[in-house]
Amino acid sequence: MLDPLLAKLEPLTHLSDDDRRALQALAGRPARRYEPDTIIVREGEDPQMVRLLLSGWAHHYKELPDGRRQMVALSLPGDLRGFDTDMLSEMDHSIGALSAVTLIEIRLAAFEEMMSAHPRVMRALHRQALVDAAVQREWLLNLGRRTATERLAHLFCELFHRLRGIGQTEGNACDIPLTQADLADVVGITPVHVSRVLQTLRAQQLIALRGRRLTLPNLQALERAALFNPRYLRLGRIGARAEA
Amino acid sequence: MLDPLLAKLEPLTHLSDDDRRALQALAGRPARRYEPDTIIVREGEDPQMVRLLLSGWAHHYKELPDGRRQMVALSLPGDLRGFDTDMLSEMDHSIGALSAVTLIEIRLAAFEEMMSAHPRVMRALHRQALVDAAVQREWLLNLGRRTATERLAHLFCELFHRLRGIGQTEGNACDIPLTQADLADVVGITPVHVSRVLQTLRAQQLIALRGRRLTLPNLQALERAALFNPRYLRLGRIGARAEA
DNA sequence: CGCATATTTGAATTCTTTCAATCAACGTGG
DNA sequence: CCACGTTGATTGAAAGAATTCAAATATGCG
Repeated sequence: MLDPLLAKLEPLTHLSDDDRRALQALAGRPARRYEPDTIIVREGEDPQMVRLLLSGWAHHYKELPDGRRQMVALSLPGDLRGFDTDMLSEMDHSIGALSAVTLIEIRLAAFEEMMSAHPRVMRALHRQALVDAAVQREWLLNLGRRTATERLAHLFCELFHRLRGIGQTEGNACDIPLTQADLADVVGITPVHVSRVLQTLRAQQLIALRGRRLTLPNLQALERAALFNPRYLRLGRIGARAEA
Repeated sequence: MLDPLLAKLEPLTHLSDDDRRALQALAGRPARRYEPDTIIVREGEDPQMVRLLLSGWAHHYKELPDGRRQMVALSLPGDLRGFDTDMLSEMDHSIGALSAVTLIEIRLAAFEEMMSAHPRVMRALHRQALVDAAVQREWLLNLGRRTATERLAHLFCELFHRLRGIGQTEGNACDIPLTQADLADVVGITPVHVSRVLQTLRAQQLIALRGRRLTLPNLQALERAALFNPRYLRLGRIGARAEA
């Protein structure tokens, strides 16, 4: 059930069997379910919890008083959120379930105790948090300087790579539980414009998207169109210098 | 010399004299100088260092192969960067000096040692890192969903609050070493458009900006125009619940 | 099959960029 | 002390990108 998490962490650090068992113990806790389009944590609330996403997708978003909404992160299975949070923070954004979600909630204190017994796991998680931060910076570049077409292309590249990293792709295809309105909220454009852009991407044979299934017949070409460079995701084998 | 850092941390945690002394020791190290428009760390390099900005402004930016550039963060005096980095990461963005910069570089290992001897300081810094992350999310909202005018207004609000938090404002004015081209790279628009937007802001009496001096005759009104809510900066007194 | 949700389309408008030129400010050297 | 050169800021006109509003299609689910 926590395969995705293991799949993500393995390339970042070598884990011992004991480390693995610690993660198992984590995943063994009772999971919580959220239905699609349901709120998990609301802005202003006190999170108090570390959340490990077991299945489904969650979106982290901020809203303006007039209803404009912007996603600031997407959580995929295996993503761990809030472990770098601290007690007295109130959420500055909301988290919602995009699809049916199951996740495990752990009190921050308990989590930290657990981690201090497993420094290797802690390091791996920490490193993963750095990747999350890098993703945010890439999104800033995406929103600030890429065209609408590039933004969507870039998003698809990122999601495909991330999904592949947790074994959730089949060949050059994957499932993406996002409506066009959701996509619009990720890349900062209008749903109508998303529709138009998708059509040009389809016309260029860069994507096939119907229902919630995304196929990338030519990933290389898509990456070129998106000015996408996967380095920031650090999905490769453990950092070169780490082995030296 | 590290007044700004103390000013930032004090509201986040109570520091003992001993903690303060540890920070002094930090600031006592030989500082490094960078001239304006000079590169501090380049994308792809191995940072290896924690950097504490003593004076001047630095910008963190990413670039696309065709030259488009987007700032992903601004470092002000008192900002500490890279302490949540880890050894084997290579920078996914560059850092440059906007004005004359002095900063202290500390090897990550030495820094961590230092911090583990001063948990209170560590907590405060950690909390500051959370604020930095919150700022990034707010920037995502800014780029994704605010208009050009709102973006610039919002940026001015944020900078003013941050500067006030480190004692670098005089009344309703402050110094901002950013050209219009720099502003453009922060808010993801064109320099030409920055010029136009600034004029409308001036016409509305929301800002006065000449040379590098910014005056906000009516902060409230500016905040309204920017849909700005300072909560994410956590500049208030220590979190309410913390005292309970 | 039929409703509710999601996507597509068109036309007009608004916002932002582009390109090119002008203007202003500032520091330097003569 | 002023001319000059450089950088930064402004302006205008035209093109381009994205939004808005409204209506028409699709699609999926019960």
